[in-house]
Amino acid sequence: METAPSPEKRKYENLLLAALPAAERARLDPYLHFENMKSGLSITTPGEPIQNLYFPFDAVTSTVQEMSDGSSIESGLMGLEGLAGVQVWLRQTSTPSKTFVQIPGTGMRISTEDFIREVRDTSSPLNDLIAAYVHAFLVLTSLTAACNRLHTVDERLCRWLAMCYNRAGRREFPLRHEFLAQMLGVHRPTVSVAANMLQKAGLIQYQRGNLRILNPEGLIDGACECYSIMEAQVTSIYRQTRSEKKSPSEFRLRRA
Amino acid sequence: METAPSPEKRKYENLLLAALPAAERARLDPYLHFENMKSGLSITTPGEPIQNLYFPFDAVTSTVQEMSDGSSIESGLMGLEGLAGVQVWLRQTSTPSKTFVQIPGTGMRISTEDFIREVRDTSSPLNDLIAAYVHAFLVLTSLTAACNRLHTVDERLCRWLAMCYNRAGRREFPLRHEFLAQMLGVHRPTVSVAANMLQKAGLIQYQRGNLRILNPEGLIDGACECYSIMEAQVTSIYRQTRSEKKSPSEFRLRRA
DNA sequence: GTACGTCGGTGCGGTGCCGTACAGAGTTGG
DNA sequence: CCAACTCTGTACGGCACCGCACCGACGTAC
Repeated sequence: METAPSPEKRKYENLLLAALPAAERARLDPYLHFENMKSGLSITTPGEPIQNLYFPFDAVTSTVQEMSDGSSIESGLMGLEGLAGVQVWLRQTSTPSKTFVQIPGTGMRISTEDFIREVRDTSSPLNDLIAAYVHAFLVLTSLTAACNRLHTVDERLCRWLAMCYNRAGRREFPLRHEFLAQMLGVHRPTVSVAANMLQKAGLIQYQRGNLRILNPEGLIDGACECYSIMEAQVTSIYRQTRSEKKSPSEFRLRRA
Repeated sequence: METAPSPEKRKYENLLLAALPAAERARLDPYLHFENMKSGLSITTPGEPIQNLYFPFDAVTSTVQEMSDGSSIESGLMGLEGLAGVQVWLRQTSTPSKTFVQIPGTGMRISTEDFIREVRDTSSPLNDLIAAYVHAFLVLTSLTAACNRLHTVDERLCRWLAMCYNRAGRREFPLRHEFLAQMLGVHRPTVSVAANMLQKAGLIQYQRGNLRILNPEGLIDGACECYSIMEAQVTSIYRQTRSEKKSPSEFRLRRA
């Protein structure tokens, strides 16, 4: 199997940025600002203009759909493999979905104006990478649509935790059942039962809002097939560039 | 309310193409081939290269996710408001999802090579429109992810039929319960019960694989809120261009 | 300490859909 | 006109999750 990367190495990497030629990365450097992405930081809000885009390092962001009756559910999540705020790249100033930081961490921020001027409306090689990522995100969202209907809460919980672990690059992060329920589109007690099962099986460990992943492989085993397809799609973006440059595939994928 | 467009007028229109300046539309004309899009025509197949893109007129296409156990579910549908095969625009040669013609009709075909050379890799104004449509399709797919989990089969059936009606531009088209079940991600008998309810309520009429929509407003009333958000997103693409050119908004939207 | 708020575990009746089976109604072909 | 097939309606036990309620464990403030 692959060896897990050291946390220090992972901490300051975004796969899109890492796949850029050094010269282009240097050109964009003045517009990229290192940021501590705190939990709950809003990236897109329905009806409001998108102010910044984010290249996450070890932060994880979620796109959720909220219904008028208060129920909500996640339709996509992204981390180091992507760019939060791709709607700007698609020539939009706002979007009806909500996107925010789910698991706190670090990342690079670029303002909408800088992004449009220096990336979107130029011939930056980053555009090709973003196009591929938008496609991967569309695939991920499509599969989420299927997964939400066809698979059980237990399977989806395993998939979700495994994918978060891959993106956060660490075993422990803050996470409440209430919050998980909103992501999975189920009620809180349903999550409690499912999470408790995983805890008893020795896969995870809970303690008042803090989750610790004990056995990532076990989670993958418990997840539905969607896990493999989603993660394979993401890694395929970076497969072409791997031979050209240093391997950026510290992105973990198991059982693909 | 709005008056329904005459079928003849609707029959040869795709909103993306209609929104183009006349000169650009004329420039692309040699590459666009009128086609009778028959039921089941495959547009994207997992693992295989995408050969053609389609601008539907009154045909409706579906993107579905298929699981290894044989179950399947739709993650997005598109018709006259979009372009089937946008993955090519996103620099992909293939995609893991399956896209095919759901309701037969007409449309314009363009080969992948022609599209890349004459649209994607040029500064055609069509690129801006497609970007906006890709965003709308992403929003639609995201909402489908939520809808599939949070809403009942009855609500989703109403939404689906109403959206198909908007795109097909006619009241009658071939449709079997078996097929609807695959779209909604439920079992066939579940669809039979739900469809029978709508029939008894006088909203639709079934006859051995042929569906006739009797009361579109009734379907919209029975649909979940997702209907309005999805359709509003699509019409918003064409709102900007409406003042500039002739109104292409024969796309029906009610209760938005 | 006591009081309070937050978070997680559990129980239980209700319901929506599953999974499967079967019957009837229409359609096609000899 | 009968046989075979396709499509739709219906029935029923089972299960996953809902919806709600309650309790206990832990953390924090005073």
